[in-house]
Amino acid sequence: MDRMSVSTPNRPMSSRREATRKRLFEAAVTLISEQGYGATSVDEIAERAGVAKGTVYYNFGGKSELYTALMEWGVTRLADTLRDAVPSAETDPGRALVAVLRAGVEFIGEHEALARLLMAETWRTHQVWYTTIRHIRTKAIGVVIELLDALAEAGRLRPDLDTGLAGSALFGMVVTVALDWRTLQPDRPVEEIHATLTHMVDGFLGTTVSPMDP
Amino acid sequence: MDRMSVSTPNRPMSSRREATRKRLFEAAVTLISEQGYGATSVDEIAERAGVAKGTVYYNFGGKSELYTALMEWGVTRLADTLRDAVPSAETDPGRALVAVLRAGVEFIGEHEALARLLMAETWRTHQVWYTTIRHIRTKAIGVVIELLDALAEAGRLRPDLDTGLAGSALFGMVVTVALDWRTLQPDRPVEEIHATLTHMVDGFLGTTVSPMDP
Amino acid sequence: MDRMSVSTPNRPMSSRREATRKRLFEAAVTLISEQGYGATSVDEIAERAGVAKGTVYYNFGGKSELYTALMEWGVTRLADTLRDAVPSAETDPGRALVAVLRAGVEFIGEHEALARLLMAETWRTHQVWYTTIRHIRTKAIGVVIELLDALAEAGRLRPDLDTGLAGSALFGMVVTVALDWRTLQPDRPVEEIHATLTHMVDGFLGTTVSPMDP
Amino acid sequence: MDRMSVSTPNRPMSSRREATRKRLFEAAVTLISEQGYGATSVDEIAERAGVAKGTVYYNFGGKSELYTALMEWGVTRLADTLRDAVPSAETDPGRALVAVLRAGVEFIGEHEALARLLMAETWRTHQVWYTTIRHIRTKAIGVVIELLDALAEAGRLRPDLDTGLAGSALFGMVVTVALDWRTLQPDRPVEEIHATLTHMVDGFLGTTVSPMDP
DNA sequence: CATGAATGAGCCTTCATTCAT
DNA sequence: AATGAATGAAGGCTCATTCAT
Repeated sequence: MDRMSVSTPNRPMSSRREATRKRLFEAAVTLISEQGYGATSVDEIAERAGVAKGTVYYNFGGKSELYTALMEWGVTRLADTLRDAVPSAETDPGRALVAVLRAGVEFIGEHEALARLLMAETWRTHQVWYTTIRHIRTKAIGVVIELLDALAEAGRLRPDLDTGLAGSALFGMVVTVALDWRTLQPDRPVEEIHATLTHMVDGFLGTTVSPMDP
Repeated sequence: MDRMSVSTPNRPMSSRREATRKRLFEAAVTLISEQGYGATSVDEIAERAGVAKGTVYYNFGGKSELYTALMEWGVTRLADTLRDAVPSAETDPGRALVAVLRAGVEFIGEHEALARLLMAETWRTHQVWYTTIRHIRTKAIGVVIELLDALAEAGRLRPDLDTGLAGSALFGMVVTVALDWRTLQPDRPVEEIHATLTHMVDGFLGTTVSPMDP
Repeated sequence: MDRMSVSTPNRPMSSRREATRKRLFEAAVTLISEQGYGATSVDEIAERAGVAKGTVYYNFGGKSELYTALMEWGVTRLADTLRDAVPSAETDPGRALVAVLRAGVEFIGEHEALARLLMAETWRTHQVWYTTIRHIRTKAIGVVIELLDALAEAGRLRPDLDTGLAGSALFGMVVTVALDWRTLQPDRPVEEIHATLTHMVDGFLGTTVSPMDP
Repeated sequence: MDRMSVSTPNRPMSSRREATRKRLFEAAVTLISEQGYGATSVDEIAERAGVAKGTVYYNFGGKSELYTALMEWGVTRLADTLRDAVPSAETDPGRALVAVLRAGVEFIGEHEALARLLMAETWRTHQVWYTTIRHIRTKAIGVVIELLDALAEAGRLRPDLDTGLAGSALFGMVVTVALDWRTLQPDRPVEEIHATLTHMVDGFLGTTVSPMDP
């Protein structure tokens, strides 16, 4: 794919090249999240990035490779966000769960285009990126499921709850609410969104762990 | 859109023609839900439907009109499902809500392709079908919000809950869980999916309304 | 390749379509024989044939398929020519050989573009058409080799002669002379070319079989 | 063409540079003979030569200039071969002709890629290298024609033979047989190829001059 | 002397659409 | 009511060439 990696595998990428790639990433996320992959042309992406069309091919090898690289770039950001969501001092899985959900909302607020793009492609099982996207999703939901399992072990959840499905449910809830927020009421403060989600999870957790309580 | 309706408005559609349209609908939902609108060609749709390409244009006028007709066809089905979800004898909004969520899961189980297609297009704000899709979504979420409002009025929800956001959350939860079920564990009985969702909503509703309880 | 063959395999090709294909063939042979495959664009071919570019793809599926079809179209013509070269009354293999060589010269005179095109591609072993071209060549040389074998059996050739190599030699001789004739002295009558070739073969055949002798 | 020769005409080419040029020549002949000029990219040539793409431009100025230089490099080798083919002591034109044909076969055996490349381009009259190639061909055939003229003057050929056409015929015969040998039976010793050609020419020369005879 | 990142013209190909039959 | 041959605009991709380093 990447020519440089073939001919001189271990040379670090030149800073000029790295800057070009970043500009292309930023142009691509926005356009694709708005219009979709198929409706976004390479011409458009290159123009918005301020480079020639050939540069896309020089740097990524093709449109679909750019898209794949984009998603990997995105997953790195998501992983970073989730990793830092739970304070290392936090030992209560309930509080940790609330912190993770909050981090999810904030991630979507900050990387809205990326989130839209991932969600839009999530349900097409026959796309070439299906595996990549499923991987990202699994990783994110996995963090939630682990916390649910910890809660279950602590006897704080109904013992017959399917934590896999529940994780998927919480994930869907957070993403949907967050994107609806960005779409319909982008001016509302993130606190209000987070408070609503916490309310809903509170009941489910059987006990009040809301960070809004004193 | 429909040429015949222009030239001979009151003649009923011939059964031959109606059969052709139905075959095209079925071919289109499947292909588009799998590959996306942009990646599905009129050629493909016509071939799968077993008709010539020109027939698509004769019957619908174009690719995007076929897609629009498809979504309208889908929304009719969704409306029917939701309308029939709550037994007319049911007066408790909690039980009604659970019934609606169950209907949602079952709808997705039965019209998986349609659901995928709608979800995939939901988050692209710059598409020409954005309005149509938003309308469908608003309608479906509206049913949920109404019940949440009824619950709030009955004092069964925290008074400060934003029922609009909560409706969106429940919608996202149901759709995500249901599609994950179809994607990853299609053989599980719908009962298990429904039970999990009910568990999660139970706590939120503050009282047990699960249909599984005696 | 051919869409029609997929959907309705046994329907005869429409005469309109057949006419279009023929025009494309004629445009393509000329242009490719002059400029080469790589230097001839589909645009050029379509324009010379007086059709739209898409028509090439509708009829052949692609540039390389057009080229392959072209060569098969050509080989049919060559086969016809060689089949009719030897009068059915002719029983002497020497006279038959001379008749075949003459037919070869005449074929090249009449289908010069096709001959150039085949010769130019003959020596590139890594092309996708290598097999097709080799097949054509083998077929043509095969006719010569059979006659040489008959002559050998009749004791009219040195017994240690490798008729395979000799066939290749005669083939190369005829093609080279004929194309040089078309290139450098196109106004010379075909008789003079044929006479020269016959002179050269006469000696080799060990006996005079020239058709110019009484 | 050569930048250095413009700026510092009399400085000998550095050995580093000369080595680079040679590697590029060798990469180019092979690739172009296999795939053709149009299907061989500068990238490919540079990669096979183990240099960066820019180096091709630094050394030759462009792709077509590299190709031209390649052919000139080839013609030098062919000229050398033919010049040395006839022992200076040889005065019999028949024996000299056989020696020249043998030299041709050996040249092709040793410079197969170059020979393929020249042959493939020989018949496209509209290429920019047409003149260069015709020149090489004329030079090679000229050697043969001169010997044929000598034989004719000595009364050893039919007086009405067109030695120009006959030279072309012998040239085509040798090249075709030699390349078929390399393509289909590369393991056969060159002697067998040469013997067959000599047999064929013997009859034509009217007298036995085969080098295999004692 | 050599490099490799960037360029953009030109190409092959796809595909929604038209229309004569 | 349906067909399929033809179209041409649009898009992805290749590649010879340039140039700053």
